[in-house]
Amino acid sequence: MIKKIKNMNLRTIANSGQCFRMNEAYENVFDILANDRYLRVRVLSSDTFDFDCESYEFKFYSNYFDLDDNYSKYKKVCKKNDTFLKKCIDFSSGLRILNQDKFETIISFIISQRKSVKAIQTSIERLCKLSGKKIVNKYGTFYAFPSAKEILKLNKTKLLSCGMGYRTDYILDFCKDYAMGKYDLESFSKLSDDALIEELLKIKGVGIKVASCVALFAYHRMSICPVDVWINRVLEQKYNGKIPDVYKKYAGMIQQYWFNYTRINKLS
DNA sequence: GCCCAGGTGATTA
DNA sequence: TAATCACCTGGG
Repeated sequence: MIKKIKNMNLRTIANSGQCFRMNEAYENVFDILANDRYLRVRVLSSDTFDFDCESYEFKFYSNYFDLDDNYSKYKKVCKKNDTFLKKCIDFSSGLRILNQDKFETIISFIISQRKSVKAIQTSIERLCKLSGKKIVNKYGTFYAFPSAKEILKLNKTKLLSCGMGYRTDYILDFCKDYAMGKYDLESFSKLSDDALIEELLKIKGVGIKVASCVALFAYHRMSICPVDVWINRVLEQKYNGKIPDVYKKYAGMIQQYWFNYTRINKLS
């Protein structure tokens, strides 16, 4: 089905480091794995997309791509004299914050610590191939992100073969607890930002950076700003070490603009 | 072959 | 509370 959508650039989103299973199969054609679904999207023009799915499925993707939100409001937050942020926003036109699956996001970002984006993708793909449900369609063979129970069916040696290294025990512990019902991830949606972070930090292997990523990318807390080495450099070199007050309301979104720009262009 | 990667938990003072 | 350190392993 053909859809007109403003402010959405799939290539920018796929490379933004917020998700790890969105792949440009060939120019302007994307394979998108989310939850237990596969979607093929063709980009026909900057604001026209062909989603290969039925309208009842599109409801899911409308939420996934956050289509009800108008992203021009985030760009307007930029201070007039902040030429650096303006440059980042212009560079990252079409960047959106996805609404990703909570379990998948937690596992993915536990894996992400001290890994490059490329290495994270490799590791997650191996995990999906080993334990996720097989999805076969006219575009190829793909693998859904596994459930906790599916991950637990793997022995430790197999999990280690996904290249997770010391994170393997974190994953196993979390999956065991989650499968036993220790964490009601849906109910966390009701919590305040601070309480949500506090709950996420109880998971072993989840520190403040990963908790912030989960809060932003799976709970859509737009004011939570994950601070990593890149953002630290930005804050120190451009903003005297702290986030300007006017940016705090949408700090998560602003952070994505900074991150997306600096990771590719370095600081300049 | 070397160095670092979108960090975290444990230990120490 | 803050500083220091080890940690698996794949990419550049």
